[in-house]
Amino acid sequence: MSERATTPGPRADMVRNRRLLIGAATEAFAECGVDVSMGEIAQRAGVAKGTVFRHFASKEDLLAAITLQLLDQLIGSANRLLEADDATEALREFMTAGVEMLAADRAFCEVVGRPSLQSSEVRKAIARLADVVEVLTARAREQGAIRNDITGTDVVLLLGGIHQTAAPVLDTQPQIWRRYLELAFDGLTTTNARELPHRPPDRLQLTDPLG
Amino acid sequence: MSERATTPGPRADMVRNRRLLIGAATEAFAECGVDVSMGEIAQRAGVAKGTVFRHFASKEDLLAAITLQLLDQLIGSANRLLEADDATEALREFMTAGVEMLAADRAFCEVVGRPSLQSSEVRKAIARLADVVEVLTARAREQGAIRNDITGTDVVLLLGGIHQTAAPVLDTQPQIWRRYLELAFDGLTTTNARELPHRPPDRLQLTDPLG
Amino acid sequence: MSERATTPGPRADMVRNRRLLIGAATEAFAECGVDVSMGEIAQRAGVAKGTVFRHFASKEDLLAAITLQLLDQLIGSANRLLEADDATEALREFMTAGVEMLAADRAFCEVVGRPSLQSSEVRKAIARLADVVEVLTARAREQGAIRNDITGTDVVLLLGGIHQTAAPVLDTQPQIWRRYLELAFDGLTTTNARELPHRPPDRLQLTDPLG
Amino acid sequence: MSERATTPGPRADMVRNRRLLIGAATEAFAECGVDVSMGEIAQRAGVAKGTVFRHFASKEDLLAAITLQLLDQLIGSANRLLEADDATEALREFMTAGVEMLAADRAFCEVVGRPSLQSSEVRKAIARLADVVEVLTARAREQGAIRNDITGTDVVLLLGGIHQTAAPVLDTQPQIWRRYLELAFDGLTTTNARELPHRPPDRLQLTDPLG
DNA sequence: GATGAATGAGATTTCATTCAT
DNA sequence: GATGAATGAAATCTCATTCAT
Repeated sequence: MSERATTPGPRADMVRNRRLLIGAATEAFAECGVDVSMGEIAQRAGVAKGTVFRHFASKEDLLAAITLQLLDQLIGSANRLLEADDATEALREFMTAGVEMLAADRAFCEVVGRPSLQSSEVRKAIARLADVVEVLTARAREQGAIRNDITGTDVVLLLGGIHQTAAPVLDTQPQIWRRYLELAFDGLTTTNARELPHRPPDRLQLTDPLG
Repeated sequence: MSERATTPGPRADMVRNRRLLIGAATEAFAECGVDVSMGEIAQRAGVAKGTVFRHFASKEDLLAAITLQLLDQLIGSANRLLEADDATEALREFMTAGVEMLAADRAFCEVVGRPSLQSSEVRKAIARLADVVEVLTARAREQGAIRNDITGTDVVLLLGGIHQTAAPVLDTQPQIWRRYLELAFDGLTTTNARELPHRPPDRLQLTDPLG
Repeated sequence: MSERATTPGPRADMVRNRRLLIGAATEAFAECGVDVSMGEIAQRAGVAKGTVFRHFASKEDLLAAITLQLLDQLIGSANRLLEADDATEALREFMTAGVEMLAADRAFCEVVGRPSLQSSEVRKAIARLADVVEVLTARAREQGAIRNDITGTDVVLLLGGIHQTAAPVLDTQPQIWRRYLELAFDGLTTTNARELPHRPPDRLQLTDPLG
Repeated sequence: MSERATTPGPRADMVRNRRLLIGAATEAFAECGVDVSMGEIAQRAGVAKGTVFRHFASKEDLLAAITLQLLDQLIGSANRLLEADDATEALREFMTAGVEMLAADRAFCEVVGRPSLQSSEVRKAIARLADVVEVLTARAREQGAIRNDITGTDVVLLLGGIHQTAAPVLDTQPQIWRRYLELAFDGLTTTNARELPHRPPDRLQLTDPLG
């Protein structure tokens, strides 16, 4: 009884369409990158183009929503790993999850790697991600497992770099990112090396102060 | 004597325009990426749209020409460094040159990172690059300076990865790629580490056997 | 009853635009030939250029649709005349209808006369036309009214020829094709003449076996 | 000696180029029709595009020149046949020559069949052709070989019509125009037929009084 | 006089977005 | 709220013609 009273209209369809739409957009952006057309997304969702624009005012908005969803997954993953005993292994697991996500999603890479594609929401989420990764990294640092001068932002940036290293051969060697993740990890854990030549990166959302 | 006096045709303008055009295209692709329009390039060069198409029959051709020019610079750089005494330092210098070039050029990254944008000429040039880098890498390996299981193709792929690591903050910290280059280099030189978890990448031109 | 009341969608406008578009295209192709631009057609229909492409995916498609419509009219005409008592008079009527249609339509002539402009649909329709005209012709032949060695394909080809004879003066003497139709008909009915010097034409769709 | 005195400049090249150009244009128009590009013609002639425009101020002019040349051949042919004893056979030979020329030349057909492509020069030449064919026809008529109501203009128009009848199958049956020439000729010589239904065509140049 | 580079109008086509139904 | 037709800006590319060399 009480349920019906609070939701008067035919909201069910809308909720369902939104779900379909997000699923289709997630897939389409992942496969085709940010240049996939709104028409293609509508078609994959089995709805009309107008419906896409009712749910997301512009392509930019839709892309932001999808990207945020992925970033939130990554943030959740990092948060869960904060509880782990072995901080170094936790960091490796986080990076594995992150690169794996990038490897499977063309648009996500494009957005994360190009500030001009980032809405302010996305930038905020990236900052949140950087914050939690900062903690994850600090714990590993404190265990003496990684270099002193590595920050959480370094780690976040490395996700994109490791993915990109593998990207040109992803079609023929889809798992090769694991090789470059290990290589990068070896760089991170080279604790007796001399200090790195450039100060750590600024916090990520500062990249473009307009948003 | 008399031969030099009679420069034959009205080539002066064309040469000048071609130079302007290549300059404009190099800049425009570098700043805006491969999606910049031919009209924008024409405008930057100060010529009419038709002139662009007289010099380069299609956008694809123009992009290939610009990309080849950059790849040739890189190949030249690698060839020169083959003469160096310290192979490890030579490798580091080559990687520095490569990442620096990528850092300055959005389209170059896009082309190098996406096989579908590569003409057969470009693929051949990438293969040539991989070949000479293979030698450069072998020499460093023989000096015992880098891991046994690192190939030249790994090194070429790493250029894109290092660049990408820095790309999101390039606007505010344009030199930060040096940090990630060092980090990657430390990974390469971790000679006492366990073997990397995935076999080395295939030679690069094999990505798409059509070219 | 109630079913008829609920016309489902906003189809009214589309149907109207499609009609306008087909009308405009029919006219424009008829007046200007196949080289008329899609922009001109859009303008004549009073719609935007994009609308033309929503209804017909390419210029080729639009031209095919218009041509098919005319061919279907002709095929219908021929089919109806199969019922006539006087086969010779039926043949004359069919030819009258055919030449009249051509006389009014530049693009139709160009398409019918140039295999490279014919889509496979159009070629099939021409073949269907040739088939029914074959029957029409056979009946007239059996009545002893026309030469023994005249086929339906001859008759179809003659439509274009008769039209072309009149075309150069069509502007000033729009009905003169009737003169040349009669003249050709007299050629067809010259039953005591010697045999024609070249074997009959092949069936029409065989011109380009790709379709 | 005397030769050199009257032609001072380097006229030889120009004359040669003009000849090359006319040859190339004749071929190109014949094979490709009026839509062939000026660049293609220049290339076939082995000269630069600018040279084409020095000799012929516009594409229209070049097309007119080539068309006139062909019309003059036809006029010459008709004039020679005025001398023949058998006027009917002469008429048949003239028509054979005319249709053969059309069969070999796409642009010629297009120009002859479309008044809008005819310069005033071309229209005048067509009128001259009609005049001499008028005589040729009159002689055959006087021999009682062809219908009373056939004029020279009818005959000229028929050339295009006969050609067009065969055009759609010209690729696979290149000689089939002979069939339709014979058929048309049988129409012309059906002397006991009733009068044709439309008055004869006006003299040809009157089609478009603007030129 | 010949050259061929430059021009720029115009053609086809795509696609994010708006809006009538 | 959903639909999908309409819009129109923008992109690539072609070609007759002009003009500097």
